[in-house]
Amino acid sequence: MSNNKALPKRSEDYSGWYNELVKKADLAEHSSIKGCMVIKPYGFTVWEKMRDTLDKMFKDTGHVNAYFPLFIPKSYLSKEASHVEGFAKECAVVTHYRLKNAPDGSGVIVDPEAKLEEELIVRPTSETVIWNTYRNWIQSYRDLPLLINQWANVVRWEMRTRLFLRTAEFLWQEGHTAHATAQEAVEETVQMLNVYAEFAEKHMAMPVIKGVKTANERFAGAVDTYCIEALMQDGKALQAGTSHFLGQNFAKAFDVRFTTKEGKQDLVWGTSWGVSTRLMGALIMAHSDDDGLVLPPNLAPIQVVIVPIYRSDEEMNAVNAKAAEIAQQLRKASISVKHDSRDTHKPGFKFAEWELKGVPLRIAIGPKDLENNTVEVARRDTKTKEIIGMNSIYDYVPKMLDTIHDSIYQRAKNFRDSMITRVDSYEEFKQVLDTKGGFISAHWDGTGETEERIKAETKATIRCIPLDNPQEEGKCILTGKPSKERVLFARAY
RNA sequence: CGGAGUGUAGCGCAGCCCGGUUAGCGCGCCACGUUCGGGACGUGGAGGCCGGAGGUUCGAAUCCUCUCACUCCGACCA
Repeated sequence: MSNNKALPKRSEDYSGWYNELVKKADLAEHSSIKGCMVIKPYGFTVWEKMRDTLDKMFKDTGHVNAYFPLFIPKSYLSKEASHVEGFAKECAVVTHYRLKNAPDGSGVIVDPEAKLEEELIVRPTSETVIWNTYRNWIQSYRDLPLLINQWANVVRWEMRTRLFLRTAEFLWQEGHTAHATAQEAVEETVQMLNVYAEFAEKHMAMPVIKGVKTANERFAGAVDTYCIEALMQDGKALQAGTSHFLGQNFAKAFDVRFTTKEGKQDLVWGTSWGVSTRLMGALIMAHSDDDGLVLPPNLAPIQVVIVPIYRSDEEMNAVNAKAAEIAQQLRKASISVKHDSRDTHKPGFKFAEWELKGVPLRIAIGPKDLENNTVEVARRDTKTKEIIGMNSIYDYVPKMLDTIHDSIYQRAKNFRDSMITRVDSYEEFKQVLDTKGGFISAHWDGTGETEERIKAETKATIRCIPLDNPQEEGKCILTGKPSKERVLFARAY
């Protein structure tokens, strides 16, 4: 850990606060490789919890896991025209398969003899390699639907990266499903969007808006892109997950056909959906404060930390014995507990460290508590403390963890709701964007040109057209042309 | 790819303009003692090819040339 004890203040240097927090809370750090991060054990544990929870949700909705190759032949990528166009600018390309000693002894060089016949792309996403495989797996309507997910790493050679939010290599899951009908594929797309939204709200305690992307913001190769959009504390939006209805685009590109019940040949309908380690960034920014991380109980590697307080060895032994007993009892209730019995750090140091790392609940036990049969319980989210009877811990802790979840969710939701502003003129739009930020609900004439112009002039993009959007007559804030509904604009990560 | 920075101890930095004993400081680390209910203190100690290569010079962390890397701000994007 670095020496500066305090983080930058969010109000003074939001992005400095974020970067320092990620590093100081031991979540991740920059590696020596440009744009790539090392996810440290504490951060990886959070990701594992996300992964395990999502994995179960996928399986509960009928999906199975599989694994497809890291390398994609260049020719595959170019089969779907808009897909390759979308990803071409950020591909890592493998051109050779061997190194050799440099003739001048200066080290190793790429062996020019070992040039690949066809270059391999390090996958930026796996639609192409997967649909190429699906061609062989699907012959009949009886083979459908095919509901497959993979957990993988992907590479997108971004010009500019940020820990968790945008790294050159990232971890994610990508679901790829194949269906006999368009309707079924759309239902799958929406179902998975709902899975993501449920995960965000129930596990990350992060409210999200479900919506559809405009044509400009659509995934390369999709017919429709659905998304969940979250709002960060600095008023910028973050796309937290996407679910795509691919139509028959990839089936067409890879010639994936099936025989229908009626004996006719038809192209398969597809979906794909994904969330990535970017969710870690969302999680960090959704709840944390100037003292450090605030983790939702469902994803916290440590839900309860017990800090013993003592002076003499006798006190230490007595207090630690009690702490160990409490830890054991709580673990029986499936609560993840850390009994911080390190004799090398003082309580105050431990308090600060576990706050920085976002542990939702802290129990402190000292000689006074042993005497009074009490413990001190402190909430990370509100920084409030109370003294409770030793015997009520086992009721108290699980309930309080639920309370903390609800409380941070509600706080985030209140903030998010307060940051949705309705505007009816372009002037007002620009003013809100610069002074307040957040989502702006405004009328738009539905054209890509208008969207582009607004983006060029204000850096705001249409985050989504909310799913349950009320229909309402109005005029486009830029062109004044008629509009049937409001859409959500924001500056985004 | 444009702009701005930074590479000196594990981390954060000073020193560089104006070349000159043994390269400093804070944190961290190690030892011992006192401490321990909100980031303890004292004493002692360990730790450096000053990003790399070349040059100028009696002498380079410092000046010159070249290079490599990373960070931040833009354009691009999950």
